[in-house]
Amino acid sequence: MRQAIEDRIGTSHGRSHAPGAELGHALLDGPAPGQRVGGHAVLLHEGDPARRIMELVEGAVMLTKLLPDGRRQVVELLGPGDVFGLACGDAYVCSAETLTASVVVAHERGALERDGALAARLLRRFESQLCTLHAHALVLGRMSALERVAFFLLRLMPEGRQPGRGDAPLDGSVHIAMTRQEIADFLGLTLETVSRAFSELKRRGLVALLRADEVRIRDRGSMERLAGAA
Amino acid sequence: MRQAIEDRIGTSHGRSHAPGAELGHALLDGPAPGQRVGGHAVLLHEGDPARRIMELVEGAVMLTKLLPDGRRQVVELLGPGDVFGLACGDAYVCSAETLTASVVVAHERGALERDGALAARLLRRFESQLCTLHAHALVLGRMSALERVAFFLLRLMPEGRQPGRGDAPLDGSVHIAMTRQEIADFLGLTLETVSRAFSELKRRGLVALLRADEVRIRDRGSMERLAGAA
DNA sequence: CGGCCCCTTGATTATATTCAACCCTTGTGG
DNA sequence: CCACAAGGGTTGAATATAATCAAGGGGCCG
Repeated sequence: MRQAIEDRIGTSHGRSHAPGAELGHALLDGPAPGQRVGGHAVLLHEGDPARRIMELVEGAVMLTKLLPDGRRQVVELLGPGDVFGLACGDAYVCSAETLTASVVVAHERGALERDGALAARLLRRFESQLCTLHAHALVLGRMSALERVAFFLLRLMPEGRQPGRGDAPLDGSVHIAMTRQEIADFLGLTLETVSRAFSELKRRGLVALLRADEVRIRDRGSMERLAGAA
Repeated sequence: MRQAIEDRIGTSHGRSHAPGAELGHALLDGPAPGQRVGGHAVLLHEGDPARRIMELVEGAVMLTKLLPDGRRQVVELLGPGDVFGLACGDAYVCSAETLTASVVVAHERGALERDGALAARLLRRFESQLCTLHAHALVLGRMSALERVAFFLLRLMPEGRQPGRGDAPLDGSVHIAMTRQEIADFLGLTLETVSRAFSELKRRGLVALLRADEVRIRDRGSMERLAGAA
């Protein structure tokens, strides 16, 4: 299963790396300021020795953790500016996988001591990511399935969303770059429950499902009430 | 409800603050390097303007978030060295309440720019707290009630626990400074379910319940298997 | 056109919640 | 010193919610 994902790395964006090489190694070798990678590429493996810390410049990445029996949790969804590749001790605590084509920069961990500007930037970003995780703990611990999915959709399309951006196709719809299974792993549900929640939100007229991966929020107020906007 | 908690502040440790004053104000005024506070004292309120950032020197603190309808989630349990009082924008994202008598230092947020050593310390600590939150997301999203409680108990009594410390009464037992409701709010369960899980762990011989708030782990291996030790 | 992957929906079952009663400990006041 | 009240904890029975098991329906690519 681990191999199956890695197989996709070299091919998913058209350029081939050394066969069998992990993307982590490719990044390790390149001194490039920003490494471009395709979608569905595994960047890090939970448990691997943690030599570097990563900044996402562009794109979307998910961080995942596994239980020994295979249950998976997507612990964080990252966007531009977010940081990953954290370690407690000397191993990565999460796997990292791109959702869409992305640009990533990697820093040697030692650079944190020397580069004050980098450290300051990471500090600010860590604070922001901690806040997001706090909110997510509330979602996972205390919200119903419908509430979780509403929360997820609002998160994809923040309030002050300017129309006409590249990822927003004209109207107010969003492309969801995750499968139902990935959404379920993010929200602590099963894929069937996520699917039912989408249908229920549609039935209630809160969202429109243009396609399975194209959603439009019809009634933001009700969605926010569901998601418990504080 | 908010008042009910604050009522306890002035009295819980014998010394009285100014009547009606919040502990946050007491901390604000004192230039003391370490402010001593009693147990069950509210240090911060979610939503209040975030002027300072706090370090826990000694004791135990829990961070909580509320939904509009009153559902509560304990998002983090803090020990010595941990940092709290985070903000996204200009408001605290969590309330903070002591579980036991504690010592806290508060820093003006501006100090982060000036004090490089402080920033470096917080950066390291943020990384550690992010890792803990990642692990907790896995617990909240993917573990059964029994597994969650096992995880909680292991967390209270880490592996390399040296005997004879102040908080370990001779044998390998731990005092739990939280009610069943607080544990439930931490694990995303109800207090009844937590109680049943304790009973089940006892029935299986994995733990001994000396008292409701005094637990001893009898079979660490089985507990770790339950909690999915990676 | 066919196969594959993902998504949706239905029926059944498992798990945790809710509602309710009772118990134990602790602290207080007669 | 005992009785009692209050707060937390435990346990049982009924219920709700999401998981599981199972079948069928697109859309997309070869």
